[in-house]
Amino acid sequence: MSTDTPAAGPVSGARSLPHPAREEIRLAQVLHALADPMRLRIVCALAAAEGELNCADIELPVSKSTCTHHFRVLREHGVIQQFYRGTAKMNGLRRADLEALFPGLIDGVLRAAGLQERRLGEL
Amino acid sequence: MSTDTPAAGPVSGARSLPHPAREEIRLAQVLHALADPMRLRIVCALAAAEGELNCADIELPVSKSTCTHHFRVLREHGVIQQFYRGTAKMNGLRRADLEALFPGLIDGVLRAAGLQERRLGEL
DNA sequence: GCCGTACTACGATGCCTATCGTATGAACGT
DNA sequence: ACGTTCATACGATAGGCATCGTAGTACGGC
Repeated sequence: MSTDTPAAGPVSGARSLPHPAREEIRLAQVLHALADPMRLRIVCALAAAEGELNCADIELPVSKSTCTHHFRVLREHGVIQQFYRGTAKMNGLRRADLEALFPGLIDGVLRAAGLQERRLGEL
Repeated sequence: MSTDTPAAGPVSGARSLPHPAREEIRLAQVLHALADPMRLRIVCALAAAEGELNCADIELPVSKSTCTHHFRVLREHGVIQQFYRGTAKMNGLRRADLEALFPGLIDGVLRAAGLQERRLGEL
């Protein structure tokens, strides 16, 4: 069901996006990737979507270039996977990989983010 | 039994160290504080010690000034508490506060750090 | 009162990063 | 084939940060 072939298959044919392999992912880098309100928002949105999201589906109060930058940071640090589908770039959390490496971590962060958002009204 | 009075009582009398109140602690800042190998090591050591540790009790491959810097970042972001005892400065994890704000987060990070350390031989 | 110890403060440096605007490339629909 | 839409790349900028060395300050012991 085409769940994910992140590092292997160039889905659309031309543009390829480098992803770190599972063993390459480092805790400090994941935490660093998550330690930005904008990126935390992206990750929460992806988690809530439970699937793939278009880049433009996530509204952020920053410019497009900055948005691209944040998505790239998340991808290069192993938090999300990206692939092209036509002109759109789809994004998805790398839940399986993260769960295998750091069980419970992502859920903890997501829950913490939800709690704080409910507590403060914003992230 | 003098467990902790972090924000209130200057224990030793003269030097006071500013700590954020529990409500001031922000998830992104905590993650940022943890997103550094050196600081991650500090936090792991404090968690293992289950109590207070002298600054010098944690061996780090950096200079003393840098060490001070990392401890300050951890304190100002609400991850640890510090107070003076004589000439020594004691450090402790703010487990209760962090657990109240982000239940399970710290344990998840600590476990992830342990797993990665076991996997790679280092942090 | 003096000295040693422990940590801090300050200044410097070089790197990383979050942000932007503009120009470019890739795919889709007509 | 052409234009539109989506995202990228590149260059620039400003701020933050990890690191260091040196000088200074607070506390405890002699």
